[in-house]
Amino acid sequence: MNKSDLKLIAVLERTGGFASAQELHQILRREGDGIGLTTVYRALQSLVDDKIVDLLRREDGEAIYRLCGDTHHHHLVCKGCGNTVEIEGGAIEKWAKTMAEEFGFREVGHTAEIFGICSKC
Amino acid sequence: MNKSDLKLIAVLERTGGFASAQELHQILRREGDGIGLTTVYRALQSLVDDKIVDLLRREDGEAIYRLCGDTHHHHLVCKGCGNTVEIEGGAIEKWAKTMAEEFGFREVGHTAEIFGICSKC
DNA sequence: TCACAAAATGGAAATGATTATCATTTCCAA
DNA sequence: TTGGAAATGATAATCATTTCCATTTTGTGA
Repeated sequence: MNKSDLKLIAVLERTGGFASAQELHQILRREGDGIGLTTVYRALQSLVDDKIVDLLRREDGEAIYRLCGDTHHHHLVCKGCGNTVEIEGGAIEKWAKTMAEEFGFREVGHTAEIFGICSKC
Repeated sequence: MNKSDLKLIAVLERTGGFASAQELHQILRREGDGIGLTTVYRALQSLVDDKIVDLLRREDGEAIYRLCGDTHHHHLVCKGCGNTVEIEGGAIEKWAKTMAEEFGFREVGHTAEIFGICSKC
């Protein structure tokens, strides 16, 4: 956890939602921070490894990042406005575990996201 | 629906699972078809528009395509050898539907994949 | 069969995100 | 203060995807 990591966390806290590496870099630059794009990518990578931020993908494949809470959760993402709701995923955990056992897999992780159009859009 | 579209559908039928545009192009080339990469991308795009194939994303953001078949299923992927098992996802369908309803989302789709190490690796 | 316009094609260049390289700077403990 | 490890950032490289544009194929009416 170094200075850059903390800067990124601060911006993510401030902005609240998801942001791409490029956007985060621009925000910091705009605020007068001379941080380099490389460092932004590196910091985000290490934050993802440490499970401090979530990484998911926009529809065009661009990576977007967001602070994650302490609990493991999934996302319900609006394709219209990008608004996101964190949801409970107990059923998924159980499903992933069951399936993995059935086929003899170990060190299992999973991804699960729901996409749709929210009531406002 | 033109000749290229049909070629792509044929390959996707044959291979069964997911494949990226680059992979599909290579497969066709290997089989002696001189199809261009541009045409592969174009055909896939139009098949997605016509809802004949699904587009989703690998973990690194690369687009992968599959025929939207009769049954919707999920994958258990080995991080070691890439071997993939198609699995039943009834629990997930229910979960996605329930969550979407709860938060007033419509036109809902979802992704769910399990990653792990298979017994051989 | 022929001519011709529209559609399809594919190579090459452009684009845009992400990663690798590497020289320089900052940090920190001894 | 100093030596070395970690952090930094500019630049170049990589890789999927798109755009451009010239050429080829196809379908259709004469």
